[in-house]
Amino acid sequence: MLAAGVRLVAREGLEKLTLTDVGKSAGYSRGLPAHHFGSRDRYLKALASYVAIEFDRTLRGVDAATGLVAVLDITRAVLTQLMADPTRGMATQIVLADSRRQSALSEDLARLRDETLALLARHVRQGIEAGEVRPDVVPEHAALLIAAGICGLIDTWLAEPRFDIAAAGDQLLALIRHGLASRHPDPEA
Amino acid sequence: MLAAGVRLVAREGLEKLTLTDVGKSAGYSRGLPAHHFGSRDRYLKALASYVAIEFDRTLRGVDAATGLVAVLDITRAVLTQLMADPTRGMATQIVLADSRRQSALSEDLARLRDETLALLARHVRQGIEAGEVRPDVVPEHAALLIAAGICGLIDTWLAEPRFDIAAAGDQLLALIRHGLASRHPDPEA
Amino acid sequence: MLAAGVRLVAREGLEKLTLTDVGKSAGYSRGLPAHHFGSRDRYLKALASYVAIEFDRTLRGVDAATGLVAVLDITRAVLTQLMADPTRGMATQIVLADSRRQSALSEDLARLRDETLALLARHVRQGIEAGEVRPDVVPEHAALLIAAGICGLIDTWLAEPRFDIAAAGDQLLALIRHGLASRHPDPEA
Amino acid sequence: MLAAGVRLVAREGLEKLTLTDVGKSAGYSRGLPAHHFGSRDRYLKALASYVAIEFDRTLRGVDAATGLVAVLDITRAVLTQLMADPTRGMATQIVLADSRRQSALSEDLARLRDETLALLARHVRQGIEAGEVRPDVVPEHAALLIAAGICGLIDTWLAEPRFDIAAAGDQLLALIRHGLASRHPDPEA
DNA sequence: CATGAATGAGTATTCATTCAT
DNA sequence: TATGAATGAATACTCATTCAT
Repeated sequence: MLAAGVRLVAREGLEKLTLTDVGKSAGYSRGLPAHHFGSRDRYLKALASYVAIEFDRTLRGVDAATGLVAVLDITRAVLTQLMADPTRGMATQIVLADSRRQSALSEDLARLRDETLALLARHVRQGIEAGEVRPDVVPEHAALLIAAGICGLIDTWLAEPRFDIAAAGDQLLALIRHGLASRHPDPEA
Repeated sequence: MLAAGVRLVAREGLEKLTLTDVGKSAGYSRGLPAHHFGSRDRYLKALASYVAIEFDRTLRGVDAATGLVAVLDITRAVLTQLMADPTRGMATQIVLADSRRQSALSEDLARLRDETLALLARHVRQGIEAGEVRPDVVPEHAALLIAAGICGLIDTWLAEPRFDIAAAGDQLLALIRHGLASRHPDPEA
Repeated sequence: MLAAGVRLVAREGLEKLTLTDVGKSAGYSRGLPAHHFGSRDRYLKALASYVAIEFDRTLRGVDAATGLVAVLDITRAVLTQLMADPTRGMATQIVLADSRRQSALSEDLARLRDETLALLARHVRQGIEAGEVRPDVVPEHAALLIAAGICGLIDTWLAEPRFDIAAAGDQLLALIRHGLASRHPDPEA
Repeated sequence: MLAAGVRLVAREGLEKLTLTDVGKSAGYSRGLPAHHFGSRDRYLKALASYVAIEFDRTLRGVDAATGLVAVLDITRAVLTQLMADPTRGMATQIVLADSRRQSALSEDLARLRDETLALLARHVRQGIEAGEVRPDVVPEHAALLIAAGICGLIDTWLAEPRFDIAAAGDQLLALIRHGLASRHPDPEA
């Protein structure tokens, strides 16, 4: 029922998520989500945990590198994951975008988002220290803009499945690389 | 009552917008919006027109330049406008972000968004032709990512008014400039 | 505005009559009926008076005869009037049918209906005394059934304007004549 | 809740029927009818089916005879049923009277009414062919007037429960018999 | 006189929630 | 565990009514 919830949130938004729909969409009866989780709020908490775990899985295994390479790896991992497992991609989108305004999905997700941004910012800072990244870049702002780019791509893809997210993802990676890199050492070229 | 609607949509999202809130927030009675506009749907149509006009005002007067300079000018104009007139900034955010999934705000806004992206893409293409912009940039994707960056900044600022959107805007401009520019001729340096 | 009210009540029923519709249908603004009559209730009172007067005009000029002849004359007059002046016919229908359950159109109409039934019953009674009408006829019941027949014809005609109410009216007259007459003296044959 | 609906429609008319009243009147909560039937419209559909079935039961078991005897039997059955089971009597009234203008109660009832009138007309026609009924009677009009008479009695009885509907029913039967019968063979004398 | 803006009451509808099976 | 019946709160909508122009 949690995967069904992710699907419905990604498609219709959090506000339109009804327990009835969750039950039906998961192949059960109207009232099961309420019965099983006790209340809508507790269902949303469970959904948030589920989403957080899915999102976390996406970030695991990327952590090897540091600096600009890590930033690009993380971005690539998120986008690759999205194409391989749409549900997990939707989870990413929920963490990065929906968690901003809607506290309904609990503060856990907001915290997760903040941690992710902090992770990206840390790598950017390391890139600056290593001389890969322009020294006038503000790591926190760069992280925010990277996340925003990812969200924009996912949003577009969710609204229009024929959107070529692979090509657009390459553009995002190039934009980050050229946008952040200091002139002389190009980290991936 | 339309300005009140923009405020509420920007703060709580479109789904949570109730006619009751609109009436109260505009200083009127609970039922006036329904009475005046006939139905929620027609109110949303009116709101879309209002938002579209506000957004359009923001873009007017920027059109002088072309190429990468125009892209940067538009971005700067949107962000400047946001700080000067928050309501118009919220309108921008509604056009660029909310219009994606929620058809409730009519297709007018979706079209306006598409037109805006097309305008940005056109300027990027001119930048490529002028040699200012890397030739491997895909104009449509670049436009999308620029819009996503703007949305991300506005979203963050709406959620956290103390966010230094001026500084972050400068970072966005720098990211666009370095990210798109071909190596040798730097258009604004 | 009263004639418009009669039209609307005849077409849609009393419950669906809104002051807005009355105003528009009479070629004025939404709020004029309320402004002019003060309240819906007072408008309905006025409408009832208007209807009563229209109905009364229909019965005037028939009163010459007595007995079965008078019963047939009244019935004929009502039906003839209906075809000549639909609005007045609708008024008749309102008096004879709508006034039963809906006290909203005031007790005036109920009284008018009762008086009309009493008039018919009186003529039936005179017919009995004159030997024209079967002695086992109950005058009040006969009056009721005659009114019911008239209502049925008007109702059908309002729902289906192509209905041949003239022919059906002749059938009603024949049914009354044969149904009430004592065997030997046939009053109109 | 359907029986409650019949009761309320018979008492107050279809327009005044609110789902709130239905719920309360059936001993349930305000919102149950809407919840159970989905919408007012679907409730009315269900009510129409229920009414149609009840009405149909009334007509079943009368069909043995033909001609004038059948016409009188049907009329008597309807009136007897009314006294024995008021709810079913109300259903009859809804079919014969309310179905005329208000399409809300679906076309099913209008069709049922038409079929009933056609049944009566058929028996009248057989009566003409058998020589029991005056040859100048128009069967369809006769059927309409009989139905109108029945409606008139029920309406009066609903508005005034002390009304002696048994005696009035006898008068209706006598009126039909004398009104339709050809002179010489009196079918029930 | 006539119009339109504004209010508030009543109704249908949706949906979370509780409860019995 | 799972289902469906039932309740009650929140919201959109209709409409009579009041008031200012």
